[in-house]
Amino acid sequence: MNLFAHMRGDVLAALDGLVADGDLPAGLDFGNVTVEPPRDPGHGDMATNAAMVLAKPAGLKPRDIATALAARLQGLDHVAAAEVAGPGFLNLRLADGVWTDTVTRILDDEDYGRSAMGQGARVNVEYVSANPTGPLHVGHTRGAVFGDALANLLDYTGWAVTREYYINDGGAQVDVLARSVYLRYLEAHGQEVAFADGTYPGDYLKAVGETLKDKVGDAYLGAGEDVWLADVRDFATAAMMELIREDLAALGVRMDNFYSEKSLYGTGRIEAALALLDGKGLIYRGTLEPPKGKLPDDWEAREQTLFKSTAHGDDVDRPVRKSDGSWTYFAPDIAYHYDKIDRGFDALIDVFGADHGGYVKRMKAAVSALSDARVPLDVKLCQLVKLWKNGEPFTMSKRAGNFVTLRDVVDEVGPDVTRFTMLTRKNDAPLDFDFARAVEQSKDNPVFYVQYAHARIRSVERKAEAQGIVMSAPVLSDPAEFDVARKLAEWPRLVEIAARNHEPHRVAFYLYDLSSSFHSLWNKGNDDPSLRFIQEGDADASAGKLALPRAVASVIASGLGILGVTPLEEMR
RNA sequence: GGACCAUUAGCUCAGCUGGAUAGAGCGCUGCCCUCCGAAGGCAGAGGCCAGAGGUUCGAAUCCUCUAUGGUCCGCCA
Repeated sequence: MNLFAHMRGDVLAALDGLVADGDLPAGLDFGNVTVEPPRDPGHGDMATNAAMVLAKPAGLKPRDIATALAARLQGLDHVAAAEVAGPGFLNLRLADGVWTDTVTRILDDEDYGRSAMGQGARVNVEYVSANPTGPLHVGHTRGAVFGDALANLLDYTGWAVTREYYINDGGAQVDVLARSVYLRYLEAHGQEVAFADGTYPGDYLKAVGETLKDKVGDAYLGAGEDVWLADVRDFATAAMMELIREDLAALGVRMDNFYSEKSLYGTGRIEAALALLDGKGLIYRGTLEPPKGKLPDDWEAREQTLFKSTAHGDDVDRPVRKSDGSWTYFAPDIAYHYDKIDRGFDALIDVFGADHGGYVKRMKAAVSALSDARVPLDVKLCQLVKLWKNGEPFTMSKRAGNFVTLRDVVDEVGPDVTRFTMLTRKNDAPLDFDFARAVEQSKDNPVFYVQYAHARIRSVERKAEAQGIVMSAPVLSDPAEFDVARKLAEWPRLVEIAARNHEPHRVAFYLYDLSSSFHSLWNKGNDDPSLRFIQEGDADASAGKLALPRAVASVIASGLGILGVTPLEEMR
């Protein structure tokens, strides 16, 4: 139950009452009326802008509306005060019992914060989708963490979520992979090999070459590509996907579905998707204008088969067939998204890396065209991750084969720290990931700070248990205790905002805030022993004090659950 | 030449479908442990929200232009 949504209902009911009594004209649109926490807590617990947004359409002064509204709201049991302020804000202070009840509700309902907002609608979240040519690197890691947390968040808010990975196993890069593995295969047979430009020299293919040798013996030695390429491609792709699954597992990411690009070829599905677009008059033969500015050296105008993506918001039309008649990468991608639509998803989300920014508009155009604008596609771009260690930047170079992998990061700091840290920035901002900072035990490190709060609470609970104290209904009295309870009351609202905007980082920041409130209360206990959760020699008083920290731990655990992070029982 | 993203305190960043005196951490200055874990907490200093116009009761937030930085830009995926 979202306390703010509840109060908004009260406000709307009061407005209806004003209309019924003729204090407000009928037919007003209340859609813009909000109930929010005021920026300054001194203004109260909640504030509504109702009087200001209605003043103009009602032809009345904001303060007059606010005053009339205040009179009605003051009659409610759970409203302690309603004051008109500023240009026409109505500040509401809630009765103490509201906050106590909030704590009670959290204790009674471990799903406190869960929302039915999604109404069971089906959403497909596609993320990672790295080429099956090697282990995942840090860039993929961010996408994996983001996509997974977003999927969790949507699940938490009532969506039916499918987590999906699109395997790019249909293009030229898997041929390159196959040739690279073939070289390792030759190497396994004792031959000297040289890795030319355009092959993958990474060590991770050595084992694959060995395994290939074990499987086929010397059958491919001295043979041409026509003999081995197709088989080695399948073999190598399967091996890479196995590697990638293990990488994802190390990070705690589990996909519901792996969807193969190759499965689209030779089945008529690409043709079907493009035929659908053709039927809408969106496919044509044509020649694109050369790009403005500096031209590629080998530019020459060629006729291609184009998708009229400009009809759905793109800047230029996009080729779906190369000049030699084969598909571009875009064509199977269109078919893939058509397949998602066909599977009945109500909404699609793609999580891409920053280097795919130029791809967003055409993908949205395709989905819009294919679904007649019925199915929304949101594309979330994760900006680059910059790694730091000992004050020096780490560099990545996939070509050289010495890039920093997901495993490097997870092995260094663990999956929990990796996940939380990567969610301490919004997806469209670049992220500095400092290995030293990530494992530092100080409030400078948000992971630690939140975990510390949880561990402190668990420490208290262990102590209470040892003393035979059993938690009872919450007893709140000090302002610092109410501050924490207010923060807890914001959780359901925060979750809905984060989910609506597809921004899981908001959860991480909220947990930091909540932890801050908690640490603050804890420290007040240093000066004022009556605020400690365990009251020495007074089991009854302790019992009533233990409810609040339990509620905090519960919400922290829920939030960390969304982020995919395990709450700690104690700090080492 | 174009597209997308960013620009908020000395540094790193939050900021809710537009709300009141713009927040946090680090750093800086001072405080708080005979006390459930001080791995914390409290207080102070520090801002033309890149700039200029516009929209309106009201703009860090929406629109336009400019500047700076990042990512990308036919037959690569």
